[in-house]
Amino acid sequence: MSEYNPASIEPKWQKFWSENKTFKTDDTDKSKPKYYVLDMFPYPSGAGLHVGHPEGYTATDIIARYKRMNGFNVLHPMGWDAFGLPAEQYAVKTGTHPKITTERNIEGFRRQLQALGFSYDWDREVNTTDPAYFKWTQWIFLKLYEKGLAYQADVPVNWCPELGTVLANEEVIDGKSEVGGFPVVRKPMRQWMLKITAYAERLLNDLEMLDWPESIKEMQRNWIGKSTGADISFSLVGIDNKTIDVFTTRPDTLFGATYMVLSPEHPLVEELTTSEQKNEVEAYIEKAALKSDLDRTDLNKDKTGVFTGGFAINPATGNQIPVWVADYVLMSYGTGAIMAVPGHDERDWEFAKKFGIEIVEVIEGGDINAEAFTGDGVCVNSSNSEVSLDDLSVSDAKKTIINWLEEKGIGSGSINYKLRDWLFSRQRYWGEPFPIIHTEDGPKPLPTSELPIELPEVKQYKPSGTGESPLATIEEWVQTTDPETGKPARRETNTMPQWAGSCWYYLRYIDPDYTLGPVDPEKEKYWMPVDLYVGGAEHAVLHLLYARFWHKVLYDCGVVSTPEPFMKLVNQGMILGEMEFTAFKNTAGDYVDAREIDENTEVESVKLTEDQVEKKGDRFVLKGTDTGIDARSFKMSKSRGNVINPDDVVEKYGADALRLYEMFMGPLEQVKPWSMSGVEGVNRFLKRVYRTFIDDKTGKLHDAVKEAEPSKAQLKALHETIKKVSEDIDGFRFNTAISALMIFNNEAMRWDVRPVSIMKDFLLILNPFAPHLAEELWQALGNEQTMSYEKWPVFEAKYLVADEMTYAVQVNGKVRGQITVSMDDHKNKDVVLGLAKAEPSVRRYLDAGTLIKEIFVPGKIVNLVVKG
RNA sequence: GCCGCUGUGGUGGAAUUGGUAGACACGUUGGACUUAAAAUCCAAUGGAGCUUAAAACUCCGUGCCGGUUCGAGUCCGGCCAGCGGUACCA
Repeated sequence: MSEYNPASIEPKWQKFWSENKTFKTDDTDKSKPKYYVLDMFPYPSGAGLHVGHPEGYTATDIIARYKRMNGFNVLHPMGWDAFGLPAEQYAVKTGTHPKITTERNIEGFRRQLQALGFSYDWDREVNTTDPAYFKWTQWIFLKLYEKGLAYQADVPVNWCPELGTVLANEEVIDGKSEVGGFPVVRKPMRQWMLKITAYAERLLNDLEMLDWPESIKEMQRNWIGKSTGADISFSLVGIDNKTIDVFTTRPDTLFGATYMVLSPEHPLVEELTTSEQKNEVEAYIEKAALKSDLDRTDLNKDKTGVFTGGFAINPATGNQIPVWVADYVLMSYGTGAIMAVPGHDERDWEFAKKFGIEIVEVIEGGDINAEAFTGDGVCVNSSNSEVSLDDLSVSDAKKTIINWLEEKGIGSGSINYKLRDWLFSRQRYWGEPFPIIHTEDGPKPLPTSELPIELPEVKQYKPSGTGESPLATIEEWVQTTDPETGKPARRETNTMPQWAGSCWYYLRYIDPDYTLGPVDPEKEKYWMPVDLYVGGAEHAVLHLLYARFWHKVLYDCGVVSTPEPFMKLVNQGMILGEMEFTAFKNTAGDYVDAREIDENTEVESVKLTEDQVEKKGDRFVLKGTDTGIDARSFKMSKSRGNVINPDDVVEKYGADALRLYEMFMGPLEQVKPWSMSGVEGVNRFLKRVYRTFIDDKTGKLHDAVKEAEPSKAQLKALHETIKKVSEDIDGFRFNTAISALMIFNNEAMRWDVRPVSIMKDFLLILNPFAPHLAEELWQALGNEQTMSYEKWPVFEAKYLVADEMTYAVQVNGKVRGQITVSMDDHKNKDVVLGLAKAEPSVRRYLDAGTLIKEIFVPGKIVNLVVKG
């Protein structure tokens, strides 16, 4: 008795691949075309791998193995994004050095990944916390600094008292920290910034050359947020040498600007405020400063503001217009001041209504008494002695008014971006130190010969609490000397954010031991750009935008040869937990329909098993009742207790089954719920494949598998499968590729003779999906070498040709019968229609009415239109 | 609110350019093997109707309403629901 036993097969082949360095990438052979297939490297957490990781990793592994067999030189590496908050928080709690935690976690991750049989070149492993790695992260920072793209600024930052650190905008969700969900407040601090805004236009334009999902490109476009309009200067009443400068996308509505608004932080507020208004304005500003970002952008969009008492002059109308302070204008966008056109801007309209400010119509087409009109129309009430916009369309009016503004020297066409500069420092221990010292003359970059700047040992990892990092408490590290002048200096105590290391790791894989720069320029030219990059959609904007930014900077420095790093991007969809059924009981203990529950209803949730429920119409109900229940799957989380551990799956069903199931679940990009019985399903398939080759009574090769001339039907089955699997891998449709493999095996199992030539090709196309089993059976067929570099079978159309084909025959668009036509006649209209009309099941419909039209699509269908 | 994606059996999902909806799996039911179970194998399985039963047949069916077409899951218009992103960006 010998059954399919992944527990013995899989470690055997993992050992073989590792000992023989089967997947070591050869850099010297540049005759082959290259293919660089990259995974988003993981943060090695203490919790280990979850089933979401192997989803993308299996997809790329299939591609990597497929490309190798198709003659490509494949670069398929793996590494660790190992700086980050969790290790540091653990250190704060336990005193364990993050380095130790990180090493332990990496060990775990590596073991888990290797147990899944991924064909990584493990000799290229990188680790962002390795000084030999972050030396070059620091080196790249110096490049940024050199180019004037890194600067210090006092910026209101997201200060999280609980974490004792500052967070990036992206790490703040709904006014709370992404990690831990702690409250975040605004606090001005001296910070390192990266001038990503200088690259806004290129980051936007170059999206067009990328083969990325349109949705991701759109998200990046929205994030960059380009808008076209004009800058306009408004002179002030009683203050001669200053103006309020605004950015507007609607210069065409200038005649309708009836007031202005300054953000509470705007530098001109103080000067404009009259003594009568002083108390009120100061109180308002103080209140606004205390508000967190959450409060300021709260769902509650009720406008607040106060009049400064000051006036500006609308350059178009010459009217004096009041200047207000309101927190609906943000200091961080544009100039921090706006011209308000209540007739044609919803926010201004709302504000003007509330405070009784004049609303003027300057674009025809709406009812400005009822609401702001933001649509297209024709200008009205828009002329003075020098310029008239009346009767012009919005777009013509924009051009005309900008010309006028430029002539007068009080404005010009202008472009603005939502994208802000990147807040690049963190007050943490576990990150890359900045290669910067502070001297009497200000911040100064250290020479590259000093790199890497390593982290000192500290006694405690707690943030200093003042907002400075724990590094600030290590006097002997902070105190240093300027290597150039020998004068005393202080080290920068901030560290870089986790994004830094992940911004360029794909370059380091190309030559992880290179000592003369981040990457060997020769090898870079061969391997870049990354041909395929697979990862989660959660990195749609930030990681991918930051990495693109760094890459462009390196491109400008001549370090890399391509303007974009990642040519094709695929996002895998999240894997949810198993479907859960939940019923609800009210306080009296009676079941209530799920549809009747809103957030005010007090209910108790009751978990149900699958056999306690049934489907009624389009909803699920308690079996035998009419009580609707909730049926859905949830994101896996510890608290919900629905996390699937890949180790358990491997132990029970094997790595090949896990790989296969993750790919069989559905389209890669889609969100899909986990189902353990689905794993059993693919496991059964693998067992059947095993039995197709191996006689389970003897454990030897099955008698049916032998050298023999394949039949026509066998060749057809094989080549159909080769075609389908090849096309589906190319199109990332792994689920349907697996289905084709199943169909083939179901058929092959029934053959009394399974010719070796046929079965070999089947193993070759199975290999990318279930490599352990494929190698095992390949060996059982008498092969001694790994199959990883065998040539991928070529599909030949000649084997697919059938002798006859079946046409569906429709009457009035409904299928009423089928006819079989020989291949010789299948395009012969008379023959096909004759057979169709003679078919008894069709005949009846013809007899019942009059045939008025015959539709014949060769190779597809027959449709007869009958009337009466 | 705005932008994007997705709605197909009891479940996950298939279905080239519009051409036999439900491939492949899961689950369920029945059967075979077995002392029994597991494993394995075979068969049935969208819903409703008709029929003693079977075969055959009929009607309905891809979120909803309408349209184009000989023919629509697929194309067009209008909705609804779920998910993701974003949110006073001037």
